[in-house]
Amino acid sequence: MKIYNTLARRKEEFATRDPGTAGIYVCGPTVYGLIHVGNARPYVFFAVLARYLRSIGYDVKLVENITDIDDKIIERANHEGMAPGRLAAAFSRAYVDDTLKFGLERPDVEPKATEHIQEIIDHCRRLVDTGMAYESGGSVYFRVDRFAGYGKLSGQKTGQMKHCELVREGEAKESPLDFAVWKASKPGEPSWESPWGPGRPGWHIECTAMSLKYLGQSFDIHGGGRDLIFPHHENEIAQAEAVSGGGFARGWMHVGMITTKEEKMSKSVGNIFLLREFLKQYDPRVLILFFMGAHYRSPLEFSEVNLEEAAGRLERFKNCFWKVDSVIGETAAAAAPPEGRLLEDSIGLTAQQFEAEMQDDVNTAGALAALFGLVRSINEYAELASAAGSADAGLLGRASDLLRRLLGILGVEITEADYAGKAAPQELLDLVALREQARREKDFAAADAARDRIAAAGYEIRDTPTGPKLVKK
RNA sequence: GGCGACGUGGCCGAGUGGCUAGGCAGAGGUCUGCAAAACCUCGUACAGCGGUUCGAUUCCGCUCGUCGCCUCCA
Repeated sequence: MKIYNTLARRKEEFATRDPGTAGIYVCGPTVYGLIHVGNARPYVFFAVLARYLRSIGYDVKLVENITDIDDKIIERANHEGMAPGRLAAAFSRAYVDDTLKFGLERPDVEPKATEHIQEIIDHCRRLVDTGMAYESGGSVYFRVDRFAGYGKLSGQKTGQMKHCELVREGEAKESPLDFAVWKASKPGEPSWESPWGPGRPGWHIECTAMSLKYLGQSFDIHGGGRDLIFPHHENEIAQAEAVSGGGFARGWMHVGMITTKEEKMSKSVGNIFLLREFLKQYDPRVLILFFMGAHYRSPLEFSEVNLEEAAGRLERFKNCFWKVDSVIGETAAAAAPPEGRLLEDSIGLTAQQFEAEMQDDVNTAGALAALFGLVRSINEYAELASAAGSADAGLLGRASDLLRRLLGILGVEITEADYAGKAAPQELLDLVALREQARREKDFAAADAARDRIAAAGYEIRDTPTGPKLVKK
């Protein structure tokens, strides 16, 4: 399998540290607010990657942190007049709620920064002990110029950075580029005792400490949004490798930005769409299919038409499953089913193409195309079966099972509840009967009125050779 | 100023040194009382200018344009 490694700036053959197992660390949220749809893209993507790797036999450990202590949390808490700890706890819960409602499973480990203060302090101490960091005014700063590899991820050269505003009030740093790994806390701020006095974790050191704790040195993939490359991930590399002498994450994967009006969706721009707001208006799978339609590294425009298109994809899949059930239900086993060679071939080709696309830097857009190929083949066969009055249920079952399984890897689950009208309330079934009666009497106005009432109740009528069927919309 | 990415048919969006992406929308047809769903047919697009090549959308250079990052953004 090939995966694009930001560090190497090219696709590389994916080889894990320990054969058969993959350790993945994804930068999770800093819980100072509700997450928006842009934040959700990496979580969705890495869940897909984890599922795919599992499907080909890897034992995957996916770690996604929750950063529950940070300047912005304190800032927001002060603004709201509540304790930072309470605010962080509330937004942590909101994050978990939102992502669960969205259909994301929990990662294997979901560590919180405040529960790893000891590991963080130990890490800072090692940095100080080796001279890679120094204490100043109760804070601990990383000496950027002592770390030769600084800039290797982002390609930034320290001499050419804009660093006019890098020194904040109250900071006493040896160099403007140095960054805090431990911050002295002001009175009233959350703090933990440390060798340098009361303070709290600094520059995303929790990611460094926790990834090493749960995945060990030289773990396989560290990921997150593109915007984290610099300085976040660059600094993580510095913090980690300054202690170990090398070997932090082997591969770095970065997910492209979600944009609106071609501008990055971000809180500071103010063009965000909260995940929970999205879920009030759309099926979660619409967002997943929207994400899956583009390569994970590409920017993706969040717009009404693009979402409608994603919704159309979901419909096409649902209709296909409906068709399979419907055709199996309506045909008799007695007659000879149509030749199934093409569908048989399509099953093999789809599985093959899906694999090839996923193996090529997780090309979900290509994988989706493969699935639509299978949809077409299934529909074609269903047409023939319907005309012949007989279907090879085993063949259709195998085809739809494959479709279901591969969609599942992408994070889209479609069940009978999505389309089946069998469980429709009796009054709707009565309306269907009423419409049939009206149609027989050529009273089409009455028939259409019945159909409209059924539509208003969230069902659609589809007339088939064996009579009308209700489909849940 | 520095680093990086990108410009594909009406729209979205893969991909490739010569061979079908796919979806949505649209046109025509089949089916239907009309629809819906589905099927069939239909679009020769790769920002511009040079170069390499038998041949470039694909490789190289330049130009134009867009976007991200450059200290606390996913």
